[in-house]
Amino acid sequence: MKKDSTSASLSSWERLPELIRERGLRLTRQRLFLAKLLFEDQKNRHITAADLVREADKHKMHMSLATIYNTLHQFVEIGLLREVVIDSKATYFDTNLSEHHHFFHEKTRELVDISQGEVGIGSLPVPPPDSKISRVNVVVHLQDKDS
Amino acid sequence: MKKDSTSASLSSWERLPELIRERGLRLTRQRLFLAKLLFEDQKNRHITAADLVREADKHKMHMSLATIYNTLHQFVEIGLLREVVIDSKATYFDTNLSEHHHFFHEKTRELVDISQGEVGIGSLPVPPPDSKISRVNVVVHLQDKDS
DNA sequence: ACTTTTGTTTAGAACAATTCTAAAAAACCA
DNA sequence: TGGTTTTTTAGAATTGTTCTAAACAAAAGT
Repeated sequence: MKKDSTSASLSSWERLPELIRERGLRLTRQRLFLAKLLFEDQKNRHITAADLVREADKHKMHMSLATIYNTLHQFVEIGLLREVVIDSKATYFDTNLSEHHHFFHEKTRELVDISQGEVGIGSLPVPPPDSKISRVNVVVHLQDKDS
Repeated sequence: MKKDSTSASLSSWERLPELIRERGLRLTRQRLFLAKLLFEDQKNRHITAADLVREADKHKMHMSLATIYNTLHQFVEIGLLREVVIDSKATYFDTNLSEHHHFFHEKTRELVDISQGEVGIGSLPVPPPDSKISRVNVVVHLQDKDS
């Protein structure tokens, strides 16, 4: 029995159309197609905008970068994706919605989930007055053992 | 008695010249000047390349962006600075060398040290085979309480 | 169905942070 | 000082992302 214990991505991908509509967005060919690419296989994906353009092209469904960015950001807003910023060269979009952190392979520039519980923020710091914590970003950078 | 308990930045800034030389770098006007700006007041600073150009200009010592970037990266390499990446819009250079994490005020885009011990990575995750952890980046994003 | 309205997509331009280039200047060394 | 090597520099190039305004498509009205 193969189960994915760390996944928390969109359990009911069939009702994505409603979800999109509920948030006041139109159900367009592009948004549906992207949603399919991102969520269909239920696996946790860490993907960049450029990756997606390539992947869409491969499926003979070209989309402009602008659309990809717009859609990704909208998906983040309606809670379908999480944005993970690594450095000035790459923003990744993560289909895993559960609270978790990441390994970043500096060599391959690959992003990998750290399984739940493997890293624990011991305790959150007290935010300064008038501020509240909006998110906590933990990225563990990895390099080859021999370097 | 005002003491800065969290600071771990270069205790002996007088011997910076040696330090630079030891690493095979020439002791240039620019490198010395930047070091002065960064370390003279012994406070923890979080500064961007653009900030530094402005600050240098203010002191009537114009330096090209290229030089600023080169120098900052060299200082990181020889262990005088730490690089803190927040998002695709900004890389900060931090004079605080002790292990610590950061608050990031999303509104003001200001970076603030989280005092030691306030946030503890409970346990570091086990890196995949053939990889080793090169650094751990923890950024706590803050927004205004009423938003 | 047809038309209107409004939201969406698009190519390409614009932008901002960073890096590159190659020529001039400064540091080092004999 | 003269010669060698490193550094600095202005500006061009690059890269990821956002903007623009025109064409297009979805929803709503008739």
